[in-house]
Amino acid sequence: MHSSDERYNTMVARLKESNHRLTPQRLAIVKILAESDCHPSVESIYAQLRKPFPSISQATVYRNIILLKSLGEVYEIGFAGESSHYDGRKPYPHPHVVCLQCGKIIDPDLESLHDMTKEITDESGFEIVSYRLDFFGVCPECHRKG
Amino acid sequence: MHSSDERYNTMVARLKESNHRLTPQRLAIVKILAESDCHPSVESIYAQLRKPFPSISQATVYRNIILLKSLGEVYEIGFAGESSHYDGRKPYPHPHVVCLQCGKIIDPDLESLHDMTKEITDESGFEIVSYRLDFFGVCPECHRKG
DNA sequence: CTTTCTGCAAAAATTTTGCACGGAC
DNA sequence: GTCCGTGCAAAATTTTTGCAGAAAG
Repeated sequence: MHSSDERYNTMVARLKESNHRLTPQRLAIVKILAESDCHPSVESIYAQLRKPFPSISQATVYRNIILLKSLGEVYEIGFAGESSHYDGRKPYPHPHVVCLQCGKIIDPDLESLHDMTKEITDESGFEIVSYRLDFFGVCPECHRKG
Repeated sequence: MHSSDERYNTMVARLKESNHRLTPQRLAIVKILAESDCHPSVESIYAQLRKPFPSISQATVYRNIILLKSLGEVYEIGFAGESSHYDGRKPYPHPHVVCLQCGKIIDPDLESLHDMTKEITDESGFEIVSYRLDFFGVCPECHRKG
């Protein structure tokens, strides 16, 4: 079973157990969020759904994103100057590496993250509960091309 | 001389050398950005300016933020679900530690950041040009109270 | 004086809300 | 059959733009 299937099933189960109905539109939104590794925006989810659901409205997408976010099943990522993106595959804080040319986003493993959190706690005295870490650059493929 | 004065002077100099006029409204916006250590939003800058400039418009604030950003003198920080905040004191990427209760933001020194960038480069093959790193938690003062 | 900047208001763009109908259960 | 969810349209936000007059240089 692919991890996207697992995520889809988990999200559907969470909707069921919280007594939310499994409408075709809702399931389609869940599917996109479970499968997409590019952290789609509301706009892009809406665009993808217009073919299978010609009469779907953006409001439905917004409402379902808000619902899934409140269930802890999607994670919102706001970038400066553009609408938020949403991660349905890893709905919790994690680092990203974003290619500025092709928009590709990868999720790296970072050994040093734990040490860094400790360093912050020691230096600032804060009790850290969450974080946001994104690197921006040029991926090997784009770098080769130009 | 305080660092906020230095920042103010630097920004004013940059405006001059790029042949932009030093209007009272513009200088007031620069002053707020140079002095504020809480990374204000357009909304909050506008609110602060309504007393000294009762007829100022939000458009003026937006336009000046865009201008200063294009000159590299302010740094935009977008948070999920709210308008962008702007940092005029360190107009380049740097880590933040944000208190979720009182909203305080501090700028920590992070030894391990350089190592982490190297780890990312090694693992992903990306050429990293920028980053975003924020920690969220509870500051010592709020922790004591609550 | 010239040209840029501002304030106002309208326009875009984005997100939320109210309501009646349709469909999940 | 009961409600929840959807679509539509209007409303509320947020940000941008056009234009005429004010003011910096």
